Amino acid sequence: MYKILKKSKISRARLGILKTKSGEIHTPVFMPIATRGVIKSLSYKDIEKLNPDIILGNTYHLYLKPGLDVIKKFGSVGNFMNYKKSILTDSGGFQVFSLSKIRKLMINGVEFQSTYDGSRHFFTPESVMRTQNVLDSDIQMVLDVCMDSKSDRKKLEKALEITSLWADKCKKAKKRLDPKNKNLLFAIVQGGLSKELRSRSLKELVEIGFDGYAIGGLAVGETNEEMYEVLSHITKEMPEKSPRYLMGVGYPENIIEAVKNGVDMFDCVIPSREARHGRMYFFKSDNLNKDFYKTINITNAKFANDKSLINKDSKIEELNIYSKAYLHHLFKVQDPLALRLSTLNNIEFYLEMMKRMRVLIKLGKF
RNA sequence: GUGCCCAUGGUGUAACGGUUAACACAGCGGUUUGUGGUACCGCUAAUUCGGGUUCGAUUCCCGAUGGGCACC
Repeated sequence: MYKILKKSKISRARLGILKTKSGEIHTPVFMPIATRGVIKSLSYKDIEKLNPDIILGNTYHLYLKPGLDVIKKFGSVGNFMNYKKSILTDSGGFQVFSLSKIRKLMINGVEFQSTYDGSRHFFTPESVMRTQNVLDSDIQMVLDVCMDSKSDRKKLEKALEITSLWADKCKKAKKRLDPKNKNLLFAIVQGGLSKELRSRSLKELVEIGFDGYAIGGLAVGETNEEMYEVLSHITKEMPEKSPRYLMGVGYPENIIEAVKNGVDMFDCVIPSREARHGRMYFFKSDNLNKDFYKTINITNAKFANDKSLINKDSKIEELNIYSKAYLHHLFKVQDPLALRLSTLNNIEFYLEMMKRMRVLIKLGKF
């Protein structure tokens, strides 16, 4: 299901194709985030224009809203949002960690309060797999315990132990729910900034055996150097033939560094969230060399009279027709169109960046 | 016309006879890594004018100007 087409000779980058029931995913890939079943502000027509191979949904959010009863009526979250290609769903482990002030971690699951209404819920490895089975996502994630990377050793070890235990339970649950293995299951390596714990986590997960391996618990407050250190270490130990997914990362330079370390898949809120706050990404040159991109804050006063196009090189019609001054105005009057245009721009940038990486790997130049 | 009330950043409101006049919104800039459209952090910016009382007035008094209400 994962085929490596080419391995770089000048870095550890790989070019590959991951097949799911819904299509082919060309790696290295960036997966735009549609946490709640929508890439915020974009319709399926917008998504078709951007044409990502795969997008991300989230078990925690979709389970709470709209809830599984609604999704069941549609057969899958893909049907619900009218998106035909691949969807990866995160398990909700990270959300329980990041969103809930009150949570109780137990050996068999985690109790937390909903970020929407404070109601109490209990996630277990089995329940999370049942939920993802209802969502019918092409790639599903195990329930993990995400710790602050600066937690003490004892906490990290405990988190790691539970993560491995739950990964095993998730695999067994998925086997019952999806006996034909229609959808893929990825495990999540934890261990904070400790190379030893990362290695231990990976080893335990590989022994269980998964369709892919994700690196979790990074880019949660540590420096780039600390993150790269862990990344460079753990990617060397990850199974060669399985896809590798660095969760939640990152800025363009983070992704480039990770691809050079052999990571194949990425997701991040940066392009879409920052778009909504007016920061927009643009290429400065047609390669991926140092300083290949720049950002602007379209809400800055200097754009109020800027008649230049939002992005003359964009394939999205609105972006090569509307001016920066107009988009600036849309932000100032808080029109939803502002969010849509800037989101389109940034996701197009990220997808184009990944495409350039794939081309360069193919040419032996990355 | 007479009486009463009001006047503080761009806007709407606080405060007090005594350090640097507070807050919200707007404005300007920044932050954002398994989502923050609603969030977070900075910055700019005001006591209507002229007199008086007082060691000291945005505050108390008088007048001017502007606005509001009531009555004739």
